[in-house]
Amino acid sequence: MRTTIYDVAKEAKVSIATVSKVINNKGHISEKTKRKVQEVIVALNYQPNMMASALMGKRTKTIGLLIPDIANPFFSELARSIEDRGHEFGYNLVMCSTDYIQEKENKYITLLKRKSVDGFIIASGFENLDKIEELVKEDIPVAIVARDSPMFYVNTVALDDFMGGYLAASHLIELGHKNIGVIARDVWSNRERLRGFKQALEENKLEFTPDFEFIKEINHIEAGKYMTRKYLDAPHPPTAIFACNDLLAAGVIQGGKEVGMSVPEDLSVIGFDNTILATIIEPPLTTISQPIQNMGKEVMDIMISMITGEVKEKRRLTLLPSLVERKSTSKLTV
Amino acid sequence: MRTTIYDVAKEAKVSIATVSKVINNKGHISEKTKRKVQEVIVALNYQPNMMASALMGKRTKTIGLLIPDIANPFFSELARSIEDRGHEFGYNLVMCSTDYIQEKENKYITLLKRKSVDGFIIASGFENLDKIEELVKEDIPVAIVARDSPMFYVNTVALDDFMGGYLAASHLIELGHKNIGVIARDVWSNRERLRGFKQALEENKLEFTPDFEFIKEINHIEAGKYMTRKYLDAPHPPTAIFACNDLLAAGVIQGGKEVGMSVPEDLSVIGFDNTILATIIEPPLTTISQPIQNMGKEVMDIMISMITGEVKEKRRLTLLPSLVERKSTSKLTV
DNA sequence: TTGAAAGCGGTACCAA
DNA sequence: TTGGTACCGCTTTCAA
Repeated sequence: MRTTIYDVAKEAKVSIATVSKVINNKGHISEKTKRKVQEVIVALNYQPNMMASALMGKRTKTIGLLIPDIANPFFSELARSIEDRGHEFGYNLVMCSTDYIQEKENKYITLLKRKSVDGFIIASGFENLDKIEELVKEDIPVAIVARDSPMFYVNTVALDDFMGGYLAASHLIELGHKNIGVIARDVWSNRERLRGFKQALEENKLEFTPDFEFIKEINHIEAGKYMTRKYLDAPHPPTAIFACNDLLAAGVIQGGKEVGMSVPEDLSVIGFDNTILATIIEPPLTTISQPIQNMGKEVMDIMISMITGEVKEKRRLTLLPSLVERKSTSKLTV
Repeated sequence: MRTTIYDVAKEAKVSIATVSKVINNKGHISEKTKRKVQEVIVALNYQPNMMASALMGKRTKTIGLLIPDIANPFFSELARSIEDRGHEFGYNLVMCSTDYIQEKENKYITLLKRKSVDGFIIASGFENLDKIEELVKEDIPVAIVARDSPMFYVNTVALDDFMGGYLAASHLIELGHKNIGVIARDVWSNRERLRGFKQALEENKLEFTPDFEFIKEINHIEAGKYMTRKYLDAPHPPTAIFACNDLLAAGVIQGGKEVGMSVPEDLSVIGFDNTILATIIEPPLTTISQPIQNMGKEVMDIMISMITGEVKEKRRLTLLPSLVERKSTSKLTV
């Protein structure tokens, strides 16, 4: 059996109340007993059971992290930065990949509530705001990251996706492209990116002509390939493609290669996220960079301050994307 | 306040003991009361508190996953497959990135023990076997994945790393390479790969000549670049490089490009893992494939059977690697 | 078939 | 400064 507070109390010849006070540094305990108890704790290698204290209303120091897919580099990098910041303050993360499936999202939330997590960090891809609102109402700390939630009463660390899309389009337009394809999954942030994208077109008196539709596939690389082929087969194929994440962009480049087009000579490609993939892809990917490290840190900080009750008002922090020019885009040559 | 078992009992006009029995489907309860209780549970949306039942010795349905770095695609893909299998059986994963740092490993283990996780799945990179042995002695389920542990009494799902290294070398030798560099971090699995590698050389009467040393950097891409430059600057530069993971291989290819060498014409490169990176890198990476999905599934299955007590004897499952030929290696032309 | 009550391992209030 | 004890929400034994 594991050592309990009773063992410590008995060994130190004090009451469990005293031991508890020593552990939590509460109340007034004489230096002498304090030292004695601490010695026994070390000697017995006593580790307080967190389940028990959680039952009494203390924090579990565990946070639920809901993301679409930990195998997607953007999310694994984000998860890592969140984890690191949490670790500094003694928090652990329960990781849940939802695959954009509502049923999974709900299941995980219910389950983690039963496990008394201290709060939820929810990454983009979550379309199911009802469930989140429910958490807020129940006064369970929730923070959203990498997805904006305007008109919604939740702490949020987001990227200015609109600006991201605008940046991407502007870059391409500047290079002379007029017919630009877009590939994206139908989630909130991408709708924003698309809005920004169209805004830039409009400002340049360009029209959004491609035969666009949101992808549904889970496998982004394949989806990128597929859409690329579709675009390239069309009567007026685009000369550039804006892929709403780096994985998709990788698919575009591969798809282009398969039909003998080289990037960027025949087709310019711009991605989104600036994950490790962007540096590995050939040609190195021009992409819109999200400040992943920062987003992770900020959202964890918000989470912690919600848990400790330091901050009561809700807030929305919007970080700005930036263009990272590499080699996958070039001037349109006709 | 959350609904508790007392609320349900009161509402259903029965005792909490009865409610508990209904929930857990234990004891003998009349159909009538059972139905009544179930109705109330639904009506009140009652969710049993797992902390409380964990205190009484029930499982927490939570497993600690210790990996070097979730941002490394190999580990994030592995984590994902473990998570998926766990999810099928209602388990959650607490994710801990250790960065190969012992201090972190120990800290996480202690912390997760306090949180009463049902078991630990530990991925390669863990050199600290003492701590694991401790867990085994305390009868806490532990399983090791992606790292062998011969002579060690732990359930393991491993890859035959020796064979992996052998396969890599054999492939290169077959292509005519005689002077082959190796890049690896000093962890158990890599030592095995190196052993297999040397074995193949020996069988072909070749000597291991390069000025090899283990890398220490955390950033694998940079490490790959650095070692590549070092190899290429040597008096007798190798004509091929075996990188012990795909990330490293990406660095090798980049490093080669930087000094104007093209892959595979001037330098053949073979990786290890076969992560998503291998398909994205240009040229597509020839690599030794680990059956990641399978490893994840198998290790979770072992974990679950340990938890449920179905399997008492320890076992070691070794999966076999295979060569995936893509475009980063070619015949030596001199 | 049902329920009273004794824990599980802590926390916190109140008395001593 | 210390300790007794009620309680957190659930499981389980034993009697009724």
